[in-house]
Amino acid sequence: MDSPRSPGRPRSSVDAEIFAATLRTVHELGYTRATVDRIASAAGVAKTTIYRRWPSKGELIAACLSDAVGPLPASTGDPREAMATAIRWGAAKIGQPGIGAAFAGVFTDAVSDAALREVLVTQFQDPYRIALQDILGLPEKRVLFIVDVVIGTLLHRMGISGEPMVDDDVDTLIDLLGPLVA
Amino acid sequence: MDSPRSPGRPRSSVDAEIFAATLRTVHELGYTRATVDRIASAAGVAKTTIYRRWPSKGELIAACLSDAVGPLPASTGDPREAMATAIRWGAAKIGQPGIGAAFAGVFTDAVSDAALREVLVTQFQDPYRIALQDILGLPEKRVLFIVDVVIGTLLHRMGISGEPMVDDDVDTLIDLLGPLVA
DNA sequence: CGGTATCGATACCAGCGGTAGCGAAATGTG
DNA sequence: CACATTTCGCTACCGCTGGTATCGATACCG
Repeated sequence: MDSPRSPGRPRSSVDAEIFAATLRTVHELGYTRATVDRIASAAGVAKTTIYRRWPSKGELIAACLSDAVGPLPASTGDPREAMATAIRWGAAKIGQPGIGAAFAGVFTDAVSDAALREVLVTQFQDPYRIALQDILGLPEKRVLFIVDVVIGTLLHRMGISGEPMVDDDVDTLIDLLGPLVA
Repeated sequence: MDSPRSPGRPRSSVDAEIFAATLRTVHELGYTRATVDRIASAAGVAKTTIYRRWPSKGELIAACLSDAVGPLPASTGDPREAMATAIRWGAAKIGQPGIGAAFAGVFTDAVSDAALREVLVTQFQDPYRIALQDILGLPEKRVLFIVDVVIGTLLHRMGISGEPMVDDDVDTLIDLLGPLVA
């Protein structure tokens, strides 16, 4: 199942360093100024190595985010509490250095790039939506709406103010969405 | 008050054509591929003419959006109905061709550009927030939160699906935010 | 050993946002 | 009319960016 065939020199295991350098660079310089050249040199790696592993800057950032955010943690059976936990978890993730900016950047790249948009949907939208559907027991459209509200609100606040949402506003958001799972 | 002094050749009144060409180009090609060169040639104008009127691509798009969206229309005195009207108005505006994509693009440019971010805040955030505060009679922080939820949700849906929100979801959003003005 | 694939390095390309400099065309003023 | 002033379109240019091509060197497998 794992590596049935591998002729030739194996890939050096520097994915973690590349991901770390990506987040660090985006955090320091913002999405646009975090060029692939800079990310590569921050990771101690040649630019060609990055392009051998990911086909574009957008997909590199998406993979980096996927690695950094990880799957939705398991939660209690109570739907309302589960949604509150999920929202708090998402707000904390987006607030981590570099993640919010990277997300906003790759998101807006995706508006003009159908291929990247599909990567985003299959790599983020679908897994979290399915996990939430499982936990909350709601139809797909309703869960998609909740995702739009939560992620959209968090990203908008992050982009405008440069700071993640305060706990107080996250609580307000949770209270607001409560009726949708009742 | 108007043009007290004007030596030299006056500016040709092509702002409207430039704005129209900008929206059209963004709608057809997306924010990134809507280059200033293309916008200029679509408007029948030299690129230098555009840069003589706006200092950057981001500020051109912001001015174009400001012109296209316009001020929040007056509304009834009932806060709840006023908010519903405002949300529906915003959803309709963001759904118009080019506007949603332009907004998402300039928004994410602003994440990496403090100057553009300030233009965005003073040109959009402040006026609509103040108008809403006036109508809804709520404190600034609460109105800012509402703006984050509404604009964030609309832009996220627009960016992911490429289509504006359906009326059904807009109604759900309105119902959701109802408690905040009660 | 040979075959294969990755490595860093370098050079390169097209396209982008933005600027400089040109002569020509409009204006108001004397 | 001449003149100063400003904008016009045009062309050329700059630095940077995402992305590609090519190279010899290196690491693995059989």
